Amino acid sequence: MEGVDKEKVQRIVYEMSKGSKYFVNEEKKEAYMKQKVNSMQAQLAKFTALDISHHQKIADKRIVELEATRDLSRIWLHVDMDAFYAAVETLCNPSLKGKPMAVGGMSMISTANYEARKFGVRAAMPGFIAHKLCPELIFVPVDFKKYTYYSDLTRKVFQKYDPNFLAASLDEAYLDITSYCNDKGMTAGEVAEELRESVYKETGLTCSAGVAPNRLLAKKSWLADVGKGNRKRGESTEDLIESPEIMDKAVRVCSDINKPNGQFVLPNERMAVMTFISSLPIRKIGGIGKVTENILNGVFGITTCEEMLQKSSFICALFSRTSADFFLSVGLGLGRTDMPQVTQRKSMSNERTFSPTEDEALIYQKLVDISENLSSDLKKQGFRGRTLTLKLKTSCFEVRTRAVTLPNYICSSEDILKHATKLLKAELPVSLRLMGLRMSHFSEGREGVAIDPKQKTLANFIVTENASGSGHEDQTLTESDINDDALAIRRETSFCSDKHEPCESVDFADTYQLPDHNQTDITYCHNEAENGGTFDLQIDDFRENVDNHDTVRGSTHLFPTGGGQLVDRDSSSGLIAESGPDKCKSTDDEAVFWLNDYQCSVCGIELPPSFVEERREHFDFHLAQRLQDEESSNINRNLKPKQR
DNA sequence: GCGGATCAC
DNA sequence: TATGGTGATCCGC
Repeated sequence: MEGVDKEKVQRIVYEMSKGSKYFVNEEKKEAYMKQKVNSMQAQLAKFTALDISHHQKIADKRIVELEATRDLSRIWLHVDMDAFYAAVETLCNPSLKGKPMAVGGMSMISTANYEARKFGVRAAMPGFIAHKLCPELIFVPVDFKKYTYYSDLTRKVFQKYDPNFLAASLDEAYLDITSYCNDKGMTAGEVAEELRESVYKETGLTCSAGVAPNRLLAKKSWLADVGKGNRKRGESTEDLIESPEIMDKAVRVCSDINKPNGQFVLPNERMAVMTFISSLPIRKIGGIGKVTENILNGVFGITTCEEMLQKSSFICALFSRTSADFFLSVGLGLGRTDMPQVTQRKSMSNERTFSPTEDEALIYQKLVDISENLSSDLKKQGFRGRTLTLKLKTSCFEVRTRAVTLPNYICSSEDILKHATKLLKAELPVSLRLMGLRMSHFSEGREGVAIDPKQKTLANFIVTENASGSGHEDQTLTESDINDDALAIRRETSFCSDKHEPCESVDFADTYQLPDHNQTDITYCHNEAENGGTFDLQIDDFRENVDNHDTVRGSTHLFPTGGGQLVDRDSSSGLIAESGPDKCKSTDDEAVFWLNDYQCSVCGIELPPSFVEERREHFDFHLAQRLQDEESSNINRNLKPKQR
């Protein structure tokens, strides 16, 4: 931000932190990171010119394949409310207007208004440091009820532009405005203007919007700042200042940048995308955090997305296939353009920080509280799980987790406490500052969720004569039917096509889609060991960006399509159309389901008869998918936009 | 399946 | 005095 004395801020933060246990731990983490960089540098130094040219060929091929998946047909809009919590608080208490204010407390603040940011106050900064930076800073406690209320108001607006919009958090959303633009004959920029105006009218809050051909770019398209240094943890993305350099380039190809309360439109043209991405710092990309940035910069000297392509041979040489694909796609400005599947929650947790203690009675009491809290949350949502994870943070900020997977599903506080106590006892004596419990590995059904007897289950679906589901038309849906969790179907199954053992996890919900009757989508995982050891980075949301796998079967060559899906060229579309999802209507049909006893008639995936479990799961998957499709089409027919 | 690490908000 | 809570994912083992 303009007017921030960065050096002074840095000095104060350092003075306040120096010597603290937190700071010592941070230094430890940094040392670990440097070690990682050194180790990779050493690995890189071993490569011969021949190795590099080999990997360059692989990289070039991969870039061509990724480029072929580029889809410029959709218009995505990303909305982000400006300093949301702080703005809501000011709306509710206008006397705060114009004064530096932060939402949070002395130990941690959630967000700060723009007046406070001028002093260097940031989200995720401890309050006492913020107070030092800005003695007149007003602290307002967090109040999620308020933020949820205003968030709902904004979402009502978003709904008008894309009924299926994607809420990323209370203050962020993705909208596919392709249809809206076409129907209204408006440009994306005009739609963004109208939407922001409408949000302001409904809430009194301002927001910023980015428009681009994919979600990755839509989110980043108003974050363009070049050469402004790295974003620190907690520094809001809203703080970023646009540099004249990118402004010039971007404005030439796009429209204006203005933040806060601004918008930025990246046209659906490859040139515009490439120009935009060319000088975009890698840290701005979702999924590239502090560590990844340090590695890419420290090992390869990469600072901008464009350099990902320039260093593609090194990237392919040192990283796993998954990581390399992600980095290359970032360099190409590729991102997801489809609407992701609704996902079921996978875990639920409760954790609390307290003043450090080694008093075992006290620690045990905290565990009792946390068990009760977690149990209560689980019961509210009707979840039962069988993996319980205890999280501890020692007084020195070292984090440990200890997990147990039980033979049965539990949710009562007594059961949770019983197992959590066992996990904790093994760690005593210990001095702690945080404890938490996480439940995962949920059972399929949910307790406490009313089951509509008319709603089809897998079992009654199988015995239903007409699999297309006539008689669903009159079905009225209850609240529980439209619950996201109830609708979600997500399976994690591993296949390895050349070995009879699981390798990489393939998430069907994201990588797998039912064919649209004229193409077959196939995903395989590929166990590649290019040059002995590869380094793997953990790329969150990787599938947001790339959705591509290779086959290892010589007979079935796969070609990427524009939608990021893979198409089996050899598949007969007629065959698929003939033996589509309708095949999955009874267990008898499971035999017919496998063409030549090894190929799935719906999607074409190949699974030999020996893969009994996998085949069963695969069959179930299509069945479930089919059910889900039916349910959602019913919902779309019967629900008002609000319910949806 | 477990534990450590990374990331986003 | 004092550096969060929740959820997800990935990797090596």
